This record gives sequence, structure tokens and C-alpha cells, in this order.
Amino acid sequence: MLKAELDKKISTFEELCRSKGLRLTHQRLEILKELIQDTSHPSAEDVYRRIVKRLPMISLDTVYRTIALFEENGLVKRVEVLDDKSRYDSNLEEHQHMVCVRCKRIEDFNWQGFDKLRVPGNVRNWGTVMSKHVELRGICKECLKKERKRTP
Amino acid sequence: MLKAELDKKISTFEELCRSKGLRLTHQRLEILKELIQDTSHPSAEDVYRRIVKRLPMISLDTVYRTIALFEENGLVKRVEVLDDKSRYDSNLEEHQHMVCVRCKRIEDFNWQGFDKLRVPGNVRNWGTVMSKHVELRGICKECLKKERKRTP
DNA sequence: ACTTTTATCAGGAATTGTTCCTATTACATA
DNA sequence: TATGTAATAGGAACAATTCCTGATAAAAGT
Repeated sequence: MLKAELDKKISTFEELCRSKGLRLTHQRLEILKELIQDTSHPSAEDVYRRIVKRLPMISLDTVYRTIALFEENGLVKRVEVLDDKSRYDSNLEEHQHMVCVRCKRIEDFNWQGFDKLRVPGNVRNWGTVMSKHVELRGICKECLKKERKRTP
Repeated sequence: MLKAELDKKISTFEELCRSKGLRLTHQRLEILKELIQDTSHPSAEDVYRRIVKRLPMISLDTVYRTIALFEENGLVKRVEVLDDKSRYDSNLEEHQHMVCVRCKRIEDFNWQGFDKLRVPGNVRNWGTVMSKHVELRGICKECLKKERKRTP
């Protein structure tokens, strides 16, 4: 399933390269693979730290530029969360995020009630709505466990 | 109405100072007033730029520190949006934000349907949910107008 | 296969938003 | 009004991200 997604995205990217005259570099492929396989919503630096093991000469800037390229072309999405560094998500299905305010782990979940909800009509006076985003903030099980230990 | 809110918040802050031994400085009062009166969700620098006209010697750091103090004590809230600089809101009522992806203007709106919505039950397996946040992204009327001019 | 063209890269410098450091200032209590 | 100390101004430091430039390597032509 992940393998299928990976292959699909890689061919999407290959096609993109052909149509836009972009070069299909080793770096770009490795970063794309990493983003698809790492479902923990990594930051650019997280991606860099993993990639650099395979491509020791890669620069952080390349990771940033490449992720930006993927983002512009809809291959990954930026998850804007906790006023911290940017995090990325290759899951393009409609879904929501739960964020742990302690460890900053981000987990996907589905919220059909929200997906179905229509925005209030008077919002149209404001302009054109392109997307709606929700995020739950809280403390994840692991962090709760740690805090219970600390304050017995 | 704004005057009443201002007075209420100022007395809340004065009380806070008494209870915590904080000093009621000129700078803190000016920043508090500015945050209450400016409902455009200003950034720390926006606040600084306005304050500096009245207090020419104030430092940006003071603005940051002071807003952080207010935030810790629940006088203002941070609006985390668009992976940009932090923006602040002194409206503590339950409400939501519409963000223009062009001009980054943030507008408040109410969405009762969302307020009433319960989070999915299985989220409890993840941990404790503390808050839920929504945000609509789109293009505001003014920016739409400008874009129509540019591409006739 | 070999060259050439030029997009892309590595590495470091620059930028931006924010926070830290420290000598000085000014609240608040006596 | 004097005094102790929290808070300030200003600049330095920091962290995330982006820019700059000469070197490298895809890919199109030969």
C-alpha cells in the first residue's frame, strides 16, 4: 500500500519533470521517497538528517528547495502547527491533525462530522473560501504517562 | 463597548500585578491598550511600530516579552496562522478566523455549527484533547478585486 | 558514447522573527 | 524621598529559512 503510493507519486513526479523540463535528480528522488515513507510529519531538518545518511554531501538548502518544489506541485502539504518549524505531510487525503503540545507529535485522524460541515453563509461577504483547517491540541498518551510519573 | 473592555482588561491586569508582584509599567500599559484597541490581529512588530510613536525609546524585545507575559496570563491569545510571524488577538470569546492567503489579513467570525461539533470518540485513544481550532483560508474581497484588475 | 547546455547543487553568507544578555532605569515599598 | 530589585533598552545571539555563487551533473544534441 505504501509501496503503491510511493510508485504512484514517483511517476507523478517523473511526469511533472517531463512536462516542466525539471531534472529528475538523485536528491529529489531521495527526498520524495523520504517524505512518502515518513508519516510522522517531519520538518525539513528531520528529512535532512535522514537523507544525509544516504547522501552525505546534500545540503539543507537543497532539502528546503526541493520540499518547496514538491509543495508547489501538490506532492506534499505543509502542516502549519504550533508556531514552530514547518512540518510536511504526503497524505493528500482529507484528514485532520491532532498535535501534542508537549512532544509536538502530529497524528492524523478523520472527522467526518467536520468534513460535512458547511461554512456559515455570511463568510461569503468576506471573500472566497479555499479551504478549511482544523487541528486538535492536547497531550498524547505517552506524554500523559511521563507527567504522571513526574508528579505522583 | 471597547472602552469597557479596555477598562476591564486593565483592571484585570492591575489585579494580576498586585497578586504576582509584577510592576505596572508604562510600557506594559501602552502595549495592553494597543492590543485591545487593535482588532486586526497585529504581529509583535505591528504593535511595536505603533507604540514607538508614543514611547520612542521602547525596544522590540520589550514588546515581545510583554506580549508573552499577557499570553501566559490569558489576556491575549496567539493566533497561529500561515506559518508566518505570530499574530495576537485580545478577543477571548469563542470565535474562528478567516485568513486571506494574499494579504494575510485575519478576520474573526462565529461558527456555531463547529462550536457544537463533538470530536470523534476514537480521539480519546490518542490522549487528552485540550482545544480545537479551525481556520478558513481564502482570498478576501479586496484582494479579489485587485486580482481582477490585474488579469482583465 | 561524448559534448554541450544549463538546471540544480553544496556550502556558506544573509535574512527574518524571536529571544538572550547586561548595564541602566524606574516601580513600589518603607 | 531613599532603596531594593523587577523591568527596560539596545545590541548580540539564535533558529529557521532563503539567497548567492561557483561547481556539478542531467538530458538533449551530435
